Formats: sequence, C-alpha cells, structure tokens
Amino acid sequence: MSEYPVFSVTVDLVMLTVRSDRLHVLLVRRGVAPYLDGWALPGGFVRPDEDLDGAAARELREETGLTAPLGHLEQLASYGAPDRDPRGRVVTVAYLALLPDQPVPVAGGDAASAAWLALPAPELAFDHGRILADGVERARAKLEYTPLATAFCPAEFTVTELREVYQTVWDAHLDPRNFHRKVTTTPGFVEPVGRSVTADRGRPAQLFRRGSAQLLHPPMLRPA
Amino acid sequence: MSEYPVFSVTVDLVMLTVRSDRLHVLLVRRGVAPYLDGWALPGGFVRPDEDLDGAAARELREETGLTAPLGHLEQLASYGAPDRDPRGRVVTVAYLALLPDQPVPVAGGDAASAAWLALPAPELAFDHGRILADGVERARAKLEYTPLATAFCPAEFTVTELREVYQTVWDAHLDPRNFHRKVTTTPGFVEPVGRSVTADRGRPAQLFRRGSAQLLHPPMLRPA
DNA sequence: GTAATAGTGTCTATGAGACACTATTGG
DNA sequence: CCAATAGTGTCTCATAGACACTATTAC
Repeated sequence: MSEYPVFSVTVDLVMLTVRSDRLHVLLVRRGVAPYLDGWALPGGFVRPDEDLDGAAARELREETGLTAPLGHLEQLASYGAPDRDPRGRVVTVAYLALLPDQPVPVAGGDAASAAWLALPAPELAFDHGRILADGVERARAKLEYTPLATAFCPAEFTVTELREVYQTVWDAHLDPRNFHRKVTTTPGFVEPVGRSVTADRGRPAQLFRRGSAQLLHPPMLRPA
Repeated sequence: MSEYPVFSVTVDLVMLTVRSDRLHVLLVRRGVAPYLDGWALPGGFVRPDEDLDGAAARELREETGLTAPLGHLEQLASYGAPDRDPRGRVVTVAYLALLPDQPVPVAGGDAASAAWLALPAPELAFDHGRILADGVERARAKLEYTPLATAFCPAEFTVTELREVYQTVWDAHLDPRNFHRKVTTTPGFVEPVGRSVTADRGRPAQLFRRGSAQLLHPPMLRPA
C-alpha cells in the first residue's frame, strides 16, 4: 500500500436550478490559491469518517442550508488526471444536484462568495468546466427517462411549471397540449393534489406533486 | 491539505462478456489478505502519473492482453465508504468493460488466478458484489439507447448474434423478425459488410459491423 | 367585457408487437 | 428431399405530433 501514491479525495457539486427560464449553477469565488478569485464548483475534502454520498450531502447542506427533503442528489463521475490540481494528486468525485429555485447561497469555508449564475457559465477553475458540462448533459438526458424534472420544482407545482423546466433544460419548445397529456397519462409521473392556484390572471391551475415512478414508461422524448 | 485524511485510490473493473448464452464476468482469486482466496473484481492502484481512464485501460490490458480496439470501456461509479477496505481509506473508481468472447484471462499481479464466471457470481470480496450489480444494471440500461450491444460481438457479426446478446443481457426473448427490422432500419446502428457466413447448416447470414451512431433513435425497448 | 392563462379533443403518422411464409444452404 | 437457419411482409395497436377551441379567473 505504501508503494503507491497518496491521494486527496474531494467532492464537488454541480448544483443546478431553473430561475427565470434560465438554467443556473451555483458557483463559488475561490478565497485561496490556486485560482484565487476564480469561479469554481462548490466542494471540499472528504472527511475521515464520511461516505462519499455523505460528504456530498454535507456540502449541499453547507451551501444551501437545505436539509434536502426536496430536490435530487446523485453521483455524477470522478475526475483524477494527474495534473488537474497543481497542489498534488487530488481525485474528485463529482455529484449532480437538481434543486428548486428557493435556496439562497450561503458563503462559507473556502468560498469568499457564492452565487447562482445563469448558463453558460464563465471559465472555471481546475477541470470544473468539463465537470459542469458533464452534469448539464446528464441532467438533459435524465429528464427523458426519469421524473427528475420534478426535482427542479417545489413540492407542489403546476403542469405549466413542469413544462417550463423541460423547455429550459432542453432549450426547446414543447406543445402545451401534448405535454399535458403526456405528463398526466404516464403512470406514476405526477399525481393531483386536488387543489388549484391562480396566477395573477387566468384560469386556476391544478396542483400536482411528484408520483411514485422512478422511470418514465414510455420516456419523454426530446424534440429532434 | 495535510489536515485531511490520506486516501488510496484504486480502479476496479466489471468486465462482462457473453458466452454460451450466459453473461460472464471476469473475476480473480485474491492472493493476499484481506479476503485471501476470495473472488474479487480485477483492479489495482492508480499509479503516480496515471489518469483514471489510463489506469483502467492498463488493468484491462493486463487482464486480457487486449489492446482494446474492440469492446467498450467506460467509467461506472466510485465507491468510498470508510469501512469498505479494512486496510485503510480506499476509494475505488469502478469501470465497466463490455467485451467479445475471445479473450482468455491472464493471471498476474495480486491475482492467484482469473476466470470468466457465469452470472450470478459467487459472493465477492469488499463491496464488489454491489459494484458488479451496478455494472450489470448499467449494461442492461445502455443496450436500450446505445449501440453498445455490438461491443459484445466480434468486429463482424450477424443479426442473430446481436440478437443473442440482447436476449442474454436482458434475459428475455426477442422476436427475430421485429429485431431484424429494428436493427437494420435504425440509422447508424449497423452497416452491412457485404459478405456472408454460413453456420453448419442453413442459409448464410449477412455480416454487419457497428455503425457510426452513438445513440439509438428511437431506442431499442426492453420487453415489459 | 377583455385579457390572460388552463385545459381538452381529433386527426395523422410513425413505430412496436404479433404473426407465417419464402430463401438458401448442408447433408 | 429434409433439416436448419436467414430473411421478409402485413396487420393492428399504442403513442407522438400537429392543431383550435372552450373554461375560468382578475380587472
């Protein structure tokens, strides 16, 4: 064991949300070298007694204050090129979080400041640009065959809100009528709450919450 | 950096192949403690100057002798529970390899012996049982929306061989006529070589090679 | 009433699933 | 000719995509 190199292991988070019809990512301004004052994904070292998933959940909590009954957190991929961190051999396990718009970033730790930035994001520190791109692509793909678009919504939401999530993430227009039919007839996608909300004007919209399905059968297909 | 724990980083490989209508995985018998003489996934430590992908490709080469123009290798996931290795804090980055039947395992390194075992596999060392299960599930899912079933086949193959791959990995029966239509009409899935091969008896079958598509549009759906 | 938003019904085209026969080889 | 395997054609059903009107609210 001692003949092999010593690594540090970090978790980095690609936290995405939909705000004002734009996809946003939570970024921090680095307060320490390297890349001092540069934008980076939030993250940090895995602690001695932590699982990887636990470290990611902790970072998510620290950045948002969310104790995470809402939203979605999953492992994305690991990155470990020998030169990816000038300080030494660091492998990072990236996680992808999909969150409703509510959370306000909380500065702390190495982060001089944190902010939700609309995509496309500025140049990022380390290989975080690549990690972010991988996360966005994963999110786009997963909206097709899972109900995870609901992770971008509050606990109760309207069909229109859900459609706006799809349109934003995919950067595409979806027919409101076909979308309504698809969402309400795919088993386990959403279930009606029974109440309605009215926007400023117009007919009140029914509220739904996420259903029990883990996978969409058949999937929601991206427009060609 | 020094205030945080020191990790070792390994890569472990879930190498799958289809042989005699059964899914097989390459396993090694451990020659050292812990889990001495137990079955485990092949793998090893990442070297000082190696990328993670490079370490996985090297392990694949060492186990099979394959210089890998054929088959498919991709990162699966990382596993880092604090107690997953009794020797210390070890994070492993698991890779998934899909390979044609040809390769014969080569014993070496920590492995007292290596063998292709039909699934379901025996109990494995560490958390390798879980990693294997995740790898098989990933393979099953990827056959739906990618042309990766071809990675289990030699460079040139018949439609029947490809169908047997699907049937084995999915443990399901597929209608030969509908399958033939689906494979030959999905753009970029396969392309005809122009030659035929004849089995012992029967009409000769056309040979195909993998096409240029990265994704199947529309996907090949698993039977309900 | 008017503007604004929610929600529904129909027609068509495409693809999946079920199914039976013809084609080409070795023996 | 027979056995074995490859390959094709048709019908039906489910679902996606295009598209226009009705319903309910605030003002």
